Amino acid sequence: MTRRGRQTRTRIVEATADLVLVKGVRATTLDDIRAATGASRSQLFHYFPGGKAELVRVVAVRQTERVLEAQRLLLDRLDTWEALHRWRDAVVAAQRDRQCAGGCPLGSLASEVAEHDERARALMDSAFDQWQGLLTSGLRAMQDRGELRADAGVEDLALALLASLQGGLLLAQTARTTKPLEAALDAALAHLESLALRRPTHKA
Amino acid sequence: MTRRGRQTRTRIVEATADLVLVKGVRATTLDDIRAATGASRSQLFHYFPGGKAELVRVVAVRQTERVLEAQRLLLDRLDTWEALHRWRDAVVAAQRDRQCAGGCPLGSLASEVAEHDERARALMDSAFDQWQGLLTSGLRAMQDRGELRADAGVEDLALALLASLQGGLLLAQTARTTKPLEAALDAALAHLESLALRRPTHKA
DNA sequence: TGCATTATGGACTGCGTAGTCCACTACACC
DNA sequence: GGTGTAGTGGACTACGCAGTCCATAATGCA
Repeated sequence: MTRRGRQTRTRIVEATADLVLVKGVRATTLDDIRAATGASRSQLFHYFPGGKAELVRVVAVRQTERVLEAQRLLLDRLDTWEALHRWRDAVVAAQRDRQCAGGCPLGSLASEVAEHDERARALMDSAFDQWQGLLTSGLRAMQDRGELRADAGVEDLALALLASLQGGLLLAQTARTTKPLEAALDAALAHLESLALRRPTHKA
Repeated sequence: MTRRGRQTRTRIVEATADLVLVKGVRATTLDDIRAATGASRSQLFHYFPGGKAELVRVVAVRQTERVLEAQRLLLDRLDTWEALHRWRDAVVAAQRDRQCAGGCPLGSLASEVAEHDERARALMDSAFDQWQGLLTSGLRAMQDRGELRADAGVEDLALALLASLQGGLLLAQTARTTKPLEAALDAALAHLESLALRRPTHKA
């Protein structure tokens, strides 16, 4: 594959990721992608011989990279209670900016794909697994520094935190308010803080 | 509408609800419904002049009734810690029985419909609202009996619990394991118990 | 420069699916 | 028992969309 080919392929993947983010997998047609990229029909099948299904799987991987990258920025040095609360605020603000449309980029994708494409489902499973890992290592860092009880199961806590986020986003998407998201994250963080060794200092 | 008409209409709604539960909205075609009910094409449009979209909305209402009814049975007398844990176990068991396929009947529906049909979105919003109300009144009963701190915001707690459930189910559906669901619910219940006045007696 | 390989354009096909139409049947009510 | 309204059957239409094909253009390489 030549330089130009790689560029075209990349352009297709990025544009499709954007479209899927906004419209969902089902509602994103090959014609939409054509319109957004200027690519022709045959190019789509040239670069993704498996057709739309293959393209969707590549987009799933790309979308995972995007989200984890953004999370990494937010979660970098996630080893303080302040950082956790900043993360909470950032997630809520991001959802508000989108007018609560679309839910979680990965969650919506997973939900749309899980029962329909086994390979894509596995990719989303891996995506959540990596996300959980990101959260886990942050909590473990806090544990190592003595801010979290040593007997706290950080992996399960990270999983629960991720679930609260996903559920909160789904309810927020449905209600078109960030309120459920805030309630979910606040409860999850409160639970974490109840496992703190020293009481968090930044709160009342 | 005569007795026979009502029967046919009911048959269509019930069968479609079953199909949507298993296959999702998108994958359920009018031909599927025809096959499942023996109804003819024109009957579908006779009873639901708005076509598939209208039928889906009626099914959303029906599905909400079904879930809330089942929840009511599980949550009846949800005023003890034991009842909460029985509820947790029942939800996990139900998901395991389904091989973790399909997520939450209401959550999946909401996710599939929220960005595509405003009226259906509003129905699902109302569904979650009712569900939250069910959980809230249980928690409030516990509060009234002095088992939960009086300053606990039961409505937010109920919302957070619902979010944990939804997120846990989504992750379980994606991972094909009940583990995320268990982690999510256990963390949510642990948080509630940290707000108990007297320590729950049924646990260690 | 010439040949092979890769990239691109766009017409064409086929299919699944929602929705329409009209003829026919059964039932309720007078 | 006749008449009208509700119920039923199924062929037919329209259309959006995935996927195929082949011709042409650009690019890399010797």
